[in-house]
Amino acid sequence: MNPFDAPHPTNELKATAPVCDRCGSRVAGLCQPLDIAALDEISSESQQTSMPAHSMVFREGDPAGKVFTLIEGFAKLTRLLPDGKQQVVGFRFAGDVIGYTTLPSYPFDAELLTDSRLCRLERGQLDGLLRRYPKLERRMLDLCVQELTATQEQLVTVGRRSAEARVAAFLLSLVEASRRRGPPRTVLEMPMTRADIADFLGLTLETVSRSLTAFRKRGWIREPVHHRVELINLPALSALAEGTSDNG
Amino acid sequence: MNPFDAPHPTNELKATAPVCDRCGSRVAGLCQPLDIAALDEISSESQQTSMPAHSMVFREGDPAGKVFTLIEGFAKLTRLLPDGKQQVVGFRFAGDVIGYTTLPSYPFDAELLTDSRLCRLERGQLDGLLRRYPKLERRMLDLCVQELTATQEQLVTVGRRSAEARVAAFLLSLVEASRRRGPPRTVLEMPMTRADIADFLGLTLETVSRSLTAFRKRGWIREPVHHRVELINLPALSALAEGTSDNG
DNA sequence: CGTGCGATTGAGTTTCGTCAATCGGGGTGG
DNA sequence: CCACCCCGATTGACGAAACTCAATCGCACG
Repeated sequence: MNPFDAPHPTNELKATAPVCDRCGSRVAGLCQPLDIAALDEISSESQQTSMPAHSMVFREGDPAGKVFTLIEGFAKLTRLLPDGKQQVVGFRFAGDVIGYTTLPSYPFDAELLTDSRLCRLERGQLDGLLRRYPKLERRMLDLCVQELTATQEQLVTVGRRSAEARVAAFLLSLVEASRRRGPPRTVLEMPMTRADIADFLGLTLETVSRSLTAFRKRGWIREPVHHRVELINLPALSALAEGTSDNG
Repeated sequence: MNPFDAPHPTNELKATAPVCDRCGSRVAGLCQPLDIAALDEISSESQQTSMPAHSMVFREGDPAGKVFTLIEGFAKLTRLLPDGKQQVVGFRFAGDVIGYTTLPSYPFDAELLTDSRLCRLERGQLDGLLRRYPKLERRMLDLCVQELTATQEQLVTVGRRSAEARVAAFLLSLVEASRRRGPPRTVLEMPMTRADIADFLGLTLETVSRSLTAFRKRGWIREPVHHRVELINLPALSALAEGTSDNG
């Protein structure tokens, strides 16, 4: 299977989204613009591995010698502050590329939130591929721009929104990430802890907990089981996320 | 003059930093990895323009048809929130590229803070150059990764630091930006208003003002004239920026 | 000299962080 | 199989940091 694309799709996914004809994967991954020869080359040079929840894919400061694609599972990317607190700079989902940078070392930790499958490619081999397949370099640039835009979006969320608005925006971003991976669902995987969410949103875990409790009491969300959330009233959450505290 | 690089350096700058032998510009710009032929091509396809302070280089949502390099001056990049507030996603300085994106439209406003000189290149022409000069595409990717890393840094600042720590971090980022443009100075241009700084840091303008006043009273900074700041006690500012509120 | 905008300063309020106690569920060991 | 334990989540009380509203200052510009 070609390693640089998204999780193995179920049959109904195949029917509803454009797939890479080589490996049946979704377009979110890296190999979407490549031809058969390039796919073969990537396949032969990369390795697939499974890793358990809570393992570190790499750490901030490690030499950036490998590039990963998350085939299945969830990951968080974090930076450590001098005082020991952490800032989550992003979450990653099946199909996302992790750890590609032009810097000599990774600028953040990557930790798995769930048991996951990953594909691993040597940075040197990727650079070779980039030289041989210009479309792939263009693809990397596209992914980088997307990520930059998303991070700027997150800056707006953290900088200008009230606590509840941030939590609402986070829930909506889960919907968006889920949509990238398949047909829209209202019940979503949410494998991150309250502390993870808080570190992502620039809040404390208590404030996140209170916000989610408030949403639950208003009937906007349900949490049928641990690490799973059902969004019942999307319009209300959207309205709250748009406004800064009182309204929209 | 080659358009895609930094401001015309004074003689002492030429002596202290690597320059593009074609146009005497600094490495911060785009053309650093290019050969003579490519430089000629870029020069012939781009135009230099001057624009007054407070003019909009482009607006969020405009079709992203042009790419700019700030030759001289200062700019802010902002996103508008639904409720009318703005978030400054970054400031740009002489030598920086503005407005390159693979998206169909610009994801933010770009407004000049001072009278500025810009070089303008059609997006289509840049894409052609990217195809003909692979090194240039690699350079774009490098710039994008740098910007992404800086934005993540900013996310940490906004998400986890106290008001004074954010303002201190902002002042230090001005030092860093100045260093990119020439030899280190302690008196820096700071053409942004308190409101601009506040919108960058996720604070109110009053809080920014109070923080700067506090720094002034402690003798850490001076503001000899409007829009200029002298950093007297860099270690103190650094220590404050590192810690989250009380210490380090 | 007057006007206007940006900056400063003050007073009161709100939101969110802090500290602390308790809950609850899943896993483990007796 | 059951009880205990541990970790994550919840809830409450309190305090502090930053926001809001408002008045004033001061410099640049007309």
